[in-house]
Amino acid sequence: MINAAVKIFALNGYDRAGCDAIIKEAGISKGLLFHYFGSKLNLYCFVVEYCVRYLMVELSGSIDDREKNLFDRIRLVEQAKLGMLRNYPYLDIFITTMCREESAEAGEFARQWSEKVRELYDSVILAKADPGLIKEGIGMDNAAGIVSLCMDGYRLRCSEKTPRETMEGFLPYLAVLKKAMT
Amino acid sequence: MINAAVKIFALNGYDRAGCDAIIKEAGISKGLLFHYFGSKLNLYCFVVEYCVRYLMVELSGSIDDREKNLFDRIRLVEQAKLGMLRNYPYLDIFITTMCREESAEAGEFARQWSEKVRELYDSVILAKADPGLIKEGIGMDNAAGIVSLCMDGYRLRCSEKTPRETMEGFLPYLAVLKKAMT
Amino acid sequence: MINAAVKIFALNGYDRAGCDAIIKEAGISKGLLFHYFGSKLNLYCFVVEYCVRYLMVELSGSIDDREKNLFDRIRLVEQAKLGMLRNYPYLDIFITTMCREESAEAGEFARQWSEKVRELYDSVILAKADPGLIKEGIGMDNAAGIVSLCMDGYRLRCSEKTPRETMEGFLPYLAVLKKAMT
Amino acid sequence: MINAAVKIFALNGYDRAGCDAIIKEAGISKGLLFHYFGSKLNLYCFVVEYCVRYLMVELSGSIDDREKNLFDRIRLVEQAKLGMLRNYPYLDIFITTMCREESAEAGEFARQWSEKVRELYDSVILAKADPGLIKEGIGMDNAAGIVSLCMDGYRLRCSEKTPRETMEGFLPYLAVLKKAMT
DNA sequence: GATGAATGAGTCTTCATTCAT
DNA sequence: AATGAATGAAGACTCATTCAT
Repeated sequence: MINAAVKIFALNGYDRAGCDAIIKEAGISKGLLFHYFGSKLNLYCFVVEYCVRYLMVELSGSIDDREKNLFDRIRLVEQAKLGMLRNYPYLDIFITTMCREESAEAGEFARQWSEKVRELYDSVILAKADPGLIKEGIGMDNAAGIVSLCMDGYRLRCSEKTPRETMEGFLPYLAVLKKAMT
Repeated sequence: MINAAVKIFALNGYDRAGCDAIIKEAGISKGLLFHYFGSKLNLYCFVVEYCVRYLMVELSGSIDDREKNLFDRIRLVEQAKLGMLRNYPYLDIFITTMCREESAEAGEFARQWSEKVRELYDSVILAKADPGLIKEGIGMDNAAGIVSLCMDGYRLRCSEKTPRETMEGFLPYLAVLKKAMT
Repeated sequence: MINAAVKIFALNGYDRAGCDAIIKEAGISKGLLFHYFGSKLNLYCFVVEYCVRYLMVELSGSIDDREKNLFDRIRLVEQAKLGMLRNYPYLDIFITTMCREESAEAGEFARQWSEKVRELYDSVILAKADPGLIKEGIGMDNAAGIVSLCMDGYRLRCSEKTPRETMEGFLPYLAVLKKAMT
Repeated sequence: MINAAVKIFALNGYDRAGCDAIIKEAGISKGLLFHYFGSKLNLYCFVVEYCVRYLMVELSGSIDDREKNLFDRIRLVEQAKLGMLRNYPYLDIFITTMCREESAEAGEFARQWSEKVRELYDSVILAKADPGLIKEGIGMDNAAGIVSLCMDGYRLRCSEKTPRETMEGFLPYLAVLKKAMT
């Protein structure tokens, strides 16, 4: 049921995702969905929270603290996320879609949790990276910010690719950024 | 009428934009909209073409060819786009929204014209920039690609800001990228 | 303008015939149509009257009174109607369509003039036919009624044929009826 | 719900029949109609199939095979159809209307099933009638064809009469045809 | 006379949500 | 807990008709 919602929301966004599609994917009845969640928005909020918390659990502690270079830490995080695909094939796509959510109804809620995702990345990536490795005059915040912007921008162009393809397509850019800023 | 459509489509995307909102914004009747454009999709396609062509006319020739630095050319283009805001306050937002359009109905058309927008930027920015100014081992294509990704990513976070604010917020990042890659 | 209306009404019936189709066929503007006729219904009524009167003029006096056999007089009338096709290719179809008109708006008017068409046929066919040629126990009214029913029924199945084809397809039935009743 | 659709379609034909009229007649909500049938066309197709199959069941086996005279078999069939009126008052009218259906959307489907209705009549009436009872030089096909045409033509003039009135009004013509051809 | 821009009530259709069973 | 029939507001679109020019 949750997996079905994750998949449908991930592929369509809140507005375009139909409750009918979700129950069909889950193989349950319409009544049951609303029995548990009350409304489409409630379901969405639950799924958002569920996925973000799962991402937190997965990423926290799974990145080797000995890697101090910002760009390499980013790479490790991306690789760690690939590991989640086995259990939740649409979780990463869902989170990406959620961070772009512009629906009038669900947008505000999505934005709050997108912020938590960002904070998560900050704590996992930036907090353990060594600013001294970044070139003078740039600053780690700027460096990290630029990588983050690039990744968001890159994902926009990859809505039809798999997470793995997306990640592998981005690595060259990451390498260039590393070269330019380290 | 066109301005109204540009605004509503810019703020909502194709699917979420209601014909009712457009006619209310334009102060016309429902019948008139369909008298001229036949369908919502037709209207959208017309507006897409109209806006992209306008952008082409405005940008072509307005950028000083003597500026050879990639990053400064990008800044000039962004500043030139601010000039369009007086006549068409939502044109730039519309084009950004269009380039992300994922609607089943209008997505394909939007993608074709997004490609033209990209080609326009290439011809205005890259073609006149001097690759020799870019640091060794990076390459102008990579540099331009990264700036483009950053801008796309940055705009995602600025859906509620004005174009001017968005542009001014991005300038620091552009300066950092310039420092890192020039 | 009238020809255009005759054609469009003939091929579609009142409800399905669009004013747009008529003005397009006539090559005139929408305003002009309503300037002259005030409403679609008015136009239809005018055309009905015009066509029925034309049919009256064409048929009255054109049928050789010396032919006394009911079935042969019917044949002569059908052949005479083919003559109108040169000037008004859709007049006969229009009259057929009109006699079946079931529109809520125009049906009542159409029925009144359909009655006149029926009276016209009676006066042209029955009044000059010799009842003595009809077999005993049948009666000319019944014979004529049956032929008329057959023709109406036959036309129903010929909505896609030309008037000439329709007429020629019906002749065998007419011959059988003649043999059975004469 | 089906009865309501049969009635509205029967009295108006596909194009003129409004979904609103059907739901009002059935006393249900608009949503329910589309929950079950998806579209107006789907509903129409379902009703067509339903009615034609019902007619098949009712007529097959209900006509006494010992009656060999073509015209009397036709009479028996018409009387058998009157029996359906108690359960489905508009079924016969619906089938008649369907056989004349000219709508662009539904016409093709209606035509296919009209053909089945025709085949049904052939199998129930013609197949069991004795050609030897028809006068020489006429042939049973012609005789049956003429009766069929007459009935179609007669129904055209009876759009406002009840099926019973229509049937009773036609019996005199049937008697005349029998006298002329037997 | 002639135009065509403008209207708005009406049509089919979708979809989140409710509720009796 | 589970179902799916039922709802109605909202969406895109049509079309006869009007009116300023």
